[in-house]
Amino acid sequence: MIRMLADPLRLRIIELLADGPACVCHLVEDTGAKQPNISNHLRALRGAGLVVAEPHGRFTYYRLLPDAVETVAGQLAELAQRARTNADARRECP
Amino acid sequence: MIRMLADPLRLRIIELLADGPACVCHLVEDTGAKQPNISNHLRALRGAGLVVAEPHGRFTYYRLLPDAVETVAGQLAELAQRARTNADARRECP
DNA sequence: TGCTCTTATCAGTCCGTGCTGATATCAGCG
DNA sequence: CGCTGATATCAGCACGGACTGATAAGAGCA
Repeated sequence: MIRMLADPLRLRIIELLADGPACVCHLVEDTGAKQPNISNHLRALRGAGLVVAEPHGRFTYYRLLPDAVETVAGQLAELAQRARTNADARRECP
Repeated sequence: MIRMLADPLRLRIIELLADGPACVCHLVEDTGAKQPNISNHLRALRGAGLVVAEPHGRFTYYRLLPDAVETVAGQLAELAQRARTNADARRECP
């Protein structure tokens, strides 16, 4: 799930979709990447539940799902919180 | 930066460090990975500013930096927020 | 100082995965 | 229908990066 955000192009797609739903042709134009490449990444993101496809006639609009992103953000925030509370709990070596 | 959290072993290390600073031998034992592998990942995490090394005699304790993790969490949360506010701003295709 | 233990570094291999080119599918429109 | 344009799928290639084995560096202890 977090792995999906690791690839630069995929992160770029997500940032673009954060400005509102967009169709594949927009993403292709804005990123400069080839269309099959974008399509592949969108399939991966769809499979991870980060985006949904909304077909409108010939075009397919993709929408970023805020809940999924927020879930990841929450998990990381919780990790940070745990690290803060356990800052002094050093496990001693034998 | 986010890329550092993509690798499963590195994420595991970070989770372990969230329970408090630990030395390399602990991480080796808990993850079951070989020591050079752990050391390499720790160097990467150190380079990304996610952890710091605290040498204590022969041992080296590693500490997770909560601020770094929280920064990433904040960026993701902001992305989710933007997606929410721009949910209806669909860019029409020509 | 010599020995042991912990950690760091390096060279090499191997595998996952992102990119590309070709092609298929599908919707609208003449 | 046949054509055009948008998107999806697939096979092959290539490259980055994770893992391993050997080895070095450094600190404590006899």
